[in-house]
Amino acid sequence: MKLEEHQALDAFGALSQETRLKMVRALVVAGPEGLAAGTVGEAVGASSSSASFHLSHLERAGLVQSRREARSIIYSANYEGLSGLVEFLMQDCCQGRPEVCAPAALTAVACCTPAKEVSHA
Amino acid sequence: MKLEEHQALDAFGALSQETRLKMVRALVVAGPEGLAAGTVGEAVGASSSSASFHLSHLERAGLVQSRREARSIIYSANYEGLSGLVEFLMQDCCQGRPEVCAPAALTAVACCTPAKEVSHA
DNA sequence: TCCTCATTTCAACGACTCATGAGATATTGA
DNA sequence: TCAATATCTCATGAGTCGTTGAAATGAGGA
Repeated sequence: MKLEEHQALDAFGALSQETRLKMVRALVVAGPEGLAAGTVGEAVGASSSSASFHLSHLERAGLVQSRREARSIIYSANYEGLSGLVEFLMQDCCQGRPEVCAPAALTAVACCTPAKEVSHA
Repeated sequence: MKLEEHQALDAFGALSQETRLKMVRALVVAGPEGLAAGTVGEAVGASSSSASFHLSHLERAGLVQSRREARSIIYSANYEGLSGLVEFLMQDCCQGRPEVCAPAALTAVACCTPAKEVSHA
């Protein structure tokens, strides 16, 4: 997913807040099944209304997504949005200068070693 | 360079503002020689005091660096800081989930193809 | 030294962000 | 329908952010 500049700005803004960064982390770790809003709030030490506020913020920014499941709203990481942000950062920064991407590429290879075939948009 | 959480928060905050994101872009394109503060300001359409404000912000966040050269202050991209941020994002997001890193890795490979030997910290 | 250029610093103002707590809404089960 | 649970919405207030223009600082040249 290629991000527009304003989407990247929103995403950076969303990640620039401690509670929200922790929420994203918790949701990435939780995987596609995700976590109920209340569980995310507990995990990061936020009140229910604060959790709701930050989760909506993250959803607007395209970093998480939600679905209703019985009484709960389940939030999960939006991997497309997250990888789109990484790509935005690298493409933006790579323009003629591989100094940024090269170390990042090594990190990517190191942590995603089980080479998975992915079609590149 | 491995970023602490608070450093990543600062960096995301710095990039979540249109003027500053454009400044980083301009400086990355400009390369290691960098650009004078006034030139950066012109490039992004900011007044001199606004440019100074945002450039200091970026420098505090570790995304750019400055040096004096005659009458001008020359700003340049801090490639270490930028790649550190990409790595933070990927390591944070990769925890057990390569969905984020895999597409990003392809981007990195695609744009940094002239394989450069880099020692990985 | 005096003048000019380049940049930073400062104060003031409006706009936005975040936490809080009360109340509203939606879903389920009895 | 009523009660309980889970979440969201809203208003308030404190604090932070970004812009502006004026004044201060620092470097180089006459």
